[in-house]
Amino acid sequence: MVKMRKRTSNPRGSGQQLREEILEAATRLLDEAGEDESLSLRAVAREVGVAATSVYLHFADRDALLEAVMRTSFERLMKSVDDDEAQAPDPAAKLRARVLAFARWAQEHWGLFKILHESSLHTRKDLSFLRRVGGDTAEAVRRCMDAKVAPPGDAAAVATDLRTAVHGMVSMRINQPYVELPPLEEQLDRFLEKLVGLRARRQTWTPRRGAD
Amino acid sequence: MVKMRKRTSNPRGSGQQLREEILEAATRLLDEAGEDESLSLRAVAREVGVAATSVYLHFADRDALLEAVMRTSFERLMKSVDDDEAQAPDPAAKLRARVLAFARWAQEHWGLFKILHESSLHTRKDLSFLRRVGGDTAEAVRRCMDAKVAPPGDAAAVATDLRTAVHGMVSMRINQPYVELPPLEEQLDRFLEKLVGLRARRQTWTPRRGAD
DNA sequence: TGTACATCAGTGAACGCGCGTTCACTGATGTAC
DNA sequence: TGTACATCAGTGAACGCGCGTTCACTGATGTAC
Repeated sequence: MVKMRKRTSNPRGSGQQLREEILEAATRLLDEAGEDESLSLRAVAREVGVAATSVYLHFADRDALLEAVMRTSFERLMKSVDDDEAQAPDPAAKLRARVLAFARWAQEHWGLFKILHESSLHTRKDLSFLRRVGGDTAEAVRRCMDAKVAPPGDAAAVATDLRTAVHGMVSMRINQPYVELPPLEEQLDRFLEKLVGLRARRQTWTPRRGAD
Repeated sequence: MVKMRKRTSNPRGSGQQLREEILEAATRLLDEAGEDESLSLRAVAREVGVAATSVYLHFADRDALLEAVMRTSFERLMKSVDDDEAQAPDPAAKLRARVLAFARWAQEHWGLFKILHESSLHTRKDLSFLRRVGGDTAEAVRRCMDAKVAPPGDAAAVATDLRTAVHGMVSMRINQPYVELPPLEEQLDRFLEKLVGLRARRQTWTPRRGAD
């Protein structure tokens, strides 16, 4: 689908607008492709309706654009997770909200999830900003233990197991759709119960979503 | 690293030898790259030391070569898993051996694992042969339940949770090396204990490996 | 034993494609005098 | 108010590259007569 919109130059002083458009287009294309290698600068320019060379007005090269997409996408993911956690009333619900928000974001933005968490980019680029996930989860688990809604233990280790299982939960749903899996929340609650020790609740609290 | 080996034609009747060489070279390159898109027919031919066009003597096109690699790689993975299981003495050890063999194969052949289990190929090609994993794991869990070494329950559901966690375990080790994780066997035993209900054993039985 | 022919295993040149990147450029709008 | 110049936002042609695939071919070895 090649867009042929006629574009006129942005007014003076609004050069940054094109930067945003390029970033959004690149994000969209990457989310649809799910593979960083398939990002073509020319395709991005085509999508925006601009000459390929115009990308260089705002990004040093293809790699810089890729990195910008990853950084902003990760920030959005973290914001979504933090927001949902903030809405939850108690430590157990907060932990659940965190994980659920992560899983849902990943399912909605499967391509970006794959690029953030499954691409080979970490060999080429510094993706250490991704580490934030670990610490936040461990803290959420610790608070459950402090509040006695989870049995005491090594919060970091428990959080690692939970993260691992959740990563699997998301990755399998994205990458192996031919495998039959139980509903996401059902499986998540089982993991929270068995791996963290949260007691199962039939009447689980679920964060509000924008669309509902 | 371009190989410049001089090749002479295979003797009459041994045309299939080149097929094997191409398949092995493609497998090697894919295992090193971890992305199906990066497989270039010309690179394979270069690796083998043959003209690019010679690939067409044995494979209809790039896709056929890719599919052949996936099929044979999956067969090898299954064989490795089955062999380790066969060596294990009892149902609990068999289940553990299956999962461990899978995880080890994936770590050794991380590129092939990614292509088999994380590539977007399933949208383009029929990869239904991959489904075998699910049934086999469920059966191994069921045998544990029958032998009373695991609490009774829905073997298929338990197996699904285990697979999910194991997939995460492997995927995170491959894709997120910057995340600190416990030793593979330690985490696996925790999953077997908490998700399947196998009682933890300090003195766990471990299958012999060729290299040991 | 000789020879014409068929078959096998593989080659080399060429095609059109999309790509990242460089370069000199254009056309509109603001600013100094 | 007029005009020269600077700045901004963006363009179009061109480069060399590796790719998948097609095509007509070559050279060695076997086989029928």
